[in-house]
This record gives sequence, C-alpha cells and structure tokens, in this order.
Amino acid sequence: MKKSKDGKPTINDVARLSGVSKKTVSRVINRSPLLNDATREKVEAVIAELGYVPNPQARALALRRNFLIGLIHDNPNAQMVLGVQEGILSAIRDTEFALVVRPVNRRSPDMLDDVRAFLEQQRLFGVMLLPPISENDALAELCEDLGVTYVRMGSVQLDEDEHMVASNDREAVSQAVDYLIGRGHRRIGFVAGPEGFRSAAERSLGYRDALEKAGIPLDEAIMAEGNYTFETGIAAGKKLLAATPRPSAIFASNDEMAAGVLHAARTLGLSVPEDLSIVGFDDTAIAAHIWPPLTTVRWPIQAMARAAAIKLIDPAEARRQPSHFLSDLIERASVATC
Amino acid sequence: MKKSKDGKPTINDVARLSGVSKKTVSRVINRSPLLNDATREKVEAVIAELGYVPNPQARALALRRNFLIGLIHDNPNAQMVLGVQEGILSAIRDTEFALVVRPVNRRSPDMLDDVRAFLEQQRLFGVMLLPPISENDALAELCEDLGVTYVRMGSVQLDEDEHMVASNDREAVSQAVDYLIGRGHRRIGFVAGPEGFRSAAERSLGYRDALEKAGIPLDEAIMAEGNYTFETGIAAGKKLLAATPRPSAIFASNDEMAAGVLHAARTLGLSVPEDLSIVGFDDTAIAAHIWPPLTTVRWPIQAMARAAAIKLIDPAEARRQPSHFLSDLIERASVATC
DNA sequence: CACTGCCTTGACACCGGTGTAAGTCACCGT
DNA sequence: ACGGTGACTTACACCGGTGTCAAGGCAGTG
Repeated sequence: MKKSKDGKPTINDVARLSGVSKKTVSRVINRSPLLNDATREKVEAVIAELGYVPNPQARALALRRNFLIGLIHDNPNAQMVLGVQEGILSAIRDTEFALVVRPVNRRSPDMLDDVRAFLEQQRLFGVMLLPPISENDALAELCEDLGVTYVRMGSVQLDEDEHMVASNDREAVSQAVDYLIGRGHRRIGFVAGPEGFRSAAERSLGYRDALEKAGIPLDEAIMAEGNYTFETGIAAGKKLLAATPRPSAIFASNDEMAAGVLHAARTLGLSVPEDLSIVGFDDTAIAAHIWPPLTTVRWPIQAMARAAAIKLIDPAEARRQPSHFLSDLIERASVATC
Repeated sequence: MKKSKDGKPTINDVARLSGVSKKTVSRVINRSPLLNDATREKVEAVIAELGYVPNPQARALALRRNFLIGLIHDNPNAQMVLGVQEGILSAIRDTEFALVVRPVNRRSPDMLDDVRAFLEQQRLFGVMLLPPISENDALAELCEDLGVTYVRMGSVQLDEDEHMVASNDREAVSQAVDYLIGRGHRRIGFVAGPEGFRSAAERSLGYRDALEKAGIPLDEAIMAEGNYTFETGIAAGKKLLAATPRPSAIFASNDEMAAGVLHAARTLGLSVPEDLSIVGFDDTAIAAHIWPPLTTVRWPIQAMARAAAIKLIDPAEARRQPSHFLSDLIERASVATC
C-alpha cells in the first residue's frame, strides 16, 4: 500500500499519500519559498514517515546535470592524493555531491583519450586536476571543449583564476633557502625535480632567487636533478657530497629525495645535521618519521583542495575565498647552524 | 540539424538520422544479438559520426541501477587506501563503472547514520569496506538492509565468501616471527596494534602461535600495545628495550610503529640491526625509506582490492578467482642473525 | 494459397524527477 | 456584481534511456 513492491518510495508515493501533486513535493524537497507552510509540513511528515530520499539519477536526468565531481590525477604521492580527497570531501560534506576518482597514467600515449572517454561517459558536474597532469594545458582544453567545468591545482598560476588554485612554490623555496643562509650556510646544494614538472621548475627558480639575493653564485657542481624518488635522491646526494668543497647544506625539491640525500650522507659516514643540513619539500609522512626528523616545507594541500572544490560547486562562495596559498617551513631537526 | 542546440547528441538524434526507432539504437548499444547486421552497421556509423555516448543518468534511471561503486573507509594509511583505489580501478577499467570514495570517521558516534545517508542518497551499485571499519558488522548489516551489495576486505574471514576478501595476518605474522627464530632470536618483543582492531588481534595470535610452536614462553615484559602510530611505536620501543634481559628482536604490528621502535632504539644508542632486529608489517613507503630499510610483511593490497571489486561487479567471474591472499616477508636490512 | 513460425523492428509506456503554463481561490477596489 | 491581483497549486510534457508486446516480412509447410 505505501510503496509499490520492493523499491524505495518515490516522489509519486509521497504525493499520493499526502494528497498533493508531485510538483508540490518537488517544491518541498527543493525548499521553494512559494509554498504554504501547512502544505510543507504535511508533505514533510509523509517524507519522514516513508523515509523518502529523492532518486539522484532521476534528478540528474531532469536537471541535465549531476552531482558528481571527479578527481583526475596521476600523482605518485599517496599522502598528497589522500589529502586532496579529504579536502574535497570537507567541502562537499552535507551537500549532495559525491567524489569520483580517476587515476590516469601520465606516461600512456592515450592518456588524453582515456580522460575524454571518462568525461564523456560519466558526464560529471566538474573535475579537479591534480599535479602533475594539472600542468597539461591540453587536458584543460579538453575539459573546456567537453563543457566540463574544471579546476586545476598547481604550484603556480597556470590558468584563469576561476580554474586555478595555486601554491607559490618559488617563493616557498626561496624562503627555505633564505632560512639556510640565515643559519650561516653559504654552500648550499640543490636537488631539482624532474624536467617537465612545473613544480620542479618553480622550485629551481626559488633556489636561484635566494642565492641571487644573497649574492651567492650558482655552482653546477652542487646541483643535481632527480625524479622525485628516493633512489634518485640517493644518486643526487652522492654527486653533491662528492663536490669540493662539500656543501654544508642541501635543499631537495621533495621529501623523498631529501630522504635519499640523508641516506647518501649516512652511507658516506656523515652525520646529519652536524656535517650536513638537509631541507625537503612537501612535509609528507616520511619527513616526520626518518631520523633525524626532516625540516621541510609544508604546503596546505587540504585547504587548497577544499578551495578548489568550492570553486567547482559554488563559484560565488569561492570568490570570497583565497585562490593562492602560502607554504610554511616546518622546522624539525635536520638543519644545524653552520 | 544534427543535434538540438548545445547538448550532446541523444539516442533520439541517432535514431532519427539513421532512420530507425530508438529501441533499435538501444539494441545496438547493448549489443543485442537479435539484430540485422546491416542495421547494426548503419546505426554504428551514425553513432560514430555524431560521437554519441549514452547518457549514464538516463540509463541508470531506466535500469534502476547505476554503475557507481563506492569505497567506504576510515583508514589512516594513505598508501593502503591508494593501493586499494588502484586495485579497484584496474578491475573496472574498460567497464562503465566508476569509483566513488567516501572517507568516514570511525570515532564519530553517527558514523553509521553518515554511511546510511550516503548510501540512501547515492544509490550506489555496491560498496567496498576497508579495514578497520570493514570489521564493523553493523555496517555490513546496514548495507544488507539497504539492499546495497557489499564486499569487505579484512585480515581474516569475517563474512560469507561472497562478501569477503581476506588476507591471513595470523599466519603471516607467525611466519615472520618464525623467520626471526630461524635467525637465532629467542627473546623477541612484540608491539601489538590497538585493541578493537581485528587485524591487531590476528597479528597477536600469529605471534603467540610462533612462540608456542618454538616452545618459547610469553613474557609480558617484552609485549606492548600501540595504536599503529609512530609515536606509540616509540613509547612501546622504550618500554620493551628497558626490559631485562633486553630483547634481541622486536616485531611491530605495522611499519609506523616499527619505525618508532627504531627511533627509540637509536635514542638509546642501540644500532639496528646489530643490537636489535626489527620486523614490521604492511610494507608501506616508510619501510623502504628509513635507515636501515625495514624487513617487513607485505600483503597484496592491490590484488585483494581488485578481487573485491570483481566480486561486486561480476560475481560469476569472481568465483573463478581467489578470495584469500597470502602475504610475503620482504627481507631488507633490519634483521641480523643473533 | 492460407497457415505457421522465425527474425527483426517499432510503438508506447515507464523509470522518477523538474519546467512551464495554466488553474483555483480568497481578497480587493470600483 | 465584476474584473483584477497575488499566493499557491496542479496538469502535463519532457529529460534519455529500457522493457513489453505486437506487428511486418518472409521462408517453409501442408
């Protein structure tokens, strides 16, 4: 009698039982203002009694938009991805939105086709792009073409404000290197991230900025490149620590490589921070758990992701929030005064 | 002419342009066998020309089921969660399914209501439950009641086969402790996980099994409990290393706590593995990146998640696949012969 | 040549919501 | 008494697919 057979109650059930039209029920659900209070209460009572919840698929069909936001990423750093997921979730909690995740393979030649198929098939409300693929302009264009609103997260402003939430890696690195200089270091090595990553380029610029400001010349002998992994950090550390004179401090463009440098130093019998100071970037779990705990730059992933999600689902509110985020230096125990 | 105004082409556009009914187009999309080849080709040509992709919301509405599978978790370990996401994705790649994630807060008193609201609102096809909340039977019942198919991942068989993918933590730990015993250790400390976690209980049982088999009596002085965090690992390490005689090896129920034990040992001036051997569990990134690299137990997260996803979307295929997974001991450098 | 049955296709209702335009009713001014 | 007004409410088409069932074409059969 209350509902058809096994299914959940529908708007029709509610309408029938409360003796109004389905459109009126629809108005109650959507909190339409032009609605008599008595009617509203009557309908709400029936809704509560039945435990009615609107069918999101039907809504999506009628509205010609759904309430799914996508997260597209090819990020190797689990902590970062999860931080982003949590940031997004904090923004969509208590809304009807849900989060769909889609890891992709950056190296795959048909990554773009893959994403296109995903977007065409799912017809998401909007998507968020995480670095490093957020740096891919073709991807942003694809979203534009497909009429999917998007927001990119990145280490530098890459797109118009409405499509971008950025940290400022260049400035953050510059400050971190300043900090080393302030502690008396003059010979500061640098481990760059992989070419092609915008974040890597920005971090290199920050390093150069700081040295230039302090009047310290660049020295290629104490600069190396890694690909953000522990292993390449070891290799870079070995190279830098073989230079003469040996650097008294090394800045690595992410924590994994910093851990690699630490490993290399240890292998050479150097103690950290007495013989070598190390600073990393990202403040991932590893930074706090290695010995000595790593001084590193933390950028506010969750807050950025939250801001990005708000841009997607509520552009008006988003204009009242920052689009640019500053990173902090987290002082632990891997830096000593020189 | 080809499509109405700005929207994507619909089944009606395809039907009109190819001069057949929409039902026929529907048959083409769904690869219905009772269909003339000529017709099929004609329609397929139009589909290709228009770039038509069926609207998933309309499909979901008509079929009364959608193609979203949910991942509900409250897991603090980013690596694990991401591994699971990737496992699921490998199973649903090239299907029309998509993955919706939903972190929840285990400690929140209305966690169940939260999940209920999520399931009622989104009407997912099915959900996967990750430990530790996968150990919550009330949650499984909730899914059952709501008619949402579910699969639980866990460290031990907790449910009927069709709802469960399990590793065997008890046996894995037992083997790891056997390994220490085989290396000559007789005084082996144990850091348990938090009470209330099934995985913690299983791992404790494994420890007891191994000692019992070797005829080594339990000694509470070299057993401690932590809550799977680095900090509690330090505390546990301090306690165990203060015991006399001092243990020559410690098994910690996860890698973070193992890292904490390592930290504690270092603080006391002990070197690892010379003075103390340490074995962890999970093989998270931290295990490979600390010094010395940690010998640990790896359980096949991705494969398990993949199997779980297949259980959800293709039960027939799932019966051809394993539901139980074995863990391996990964030998690194934190264990020495005693 | 009418009858039967198979193969293929189409008409139409339906899934559960929303938009639009039209309807009802009490109240108002003239 | 009558048209006008504003506040609510309803009927009905529509979103874009799928299920049901009937119909058309055609070969095989008696």
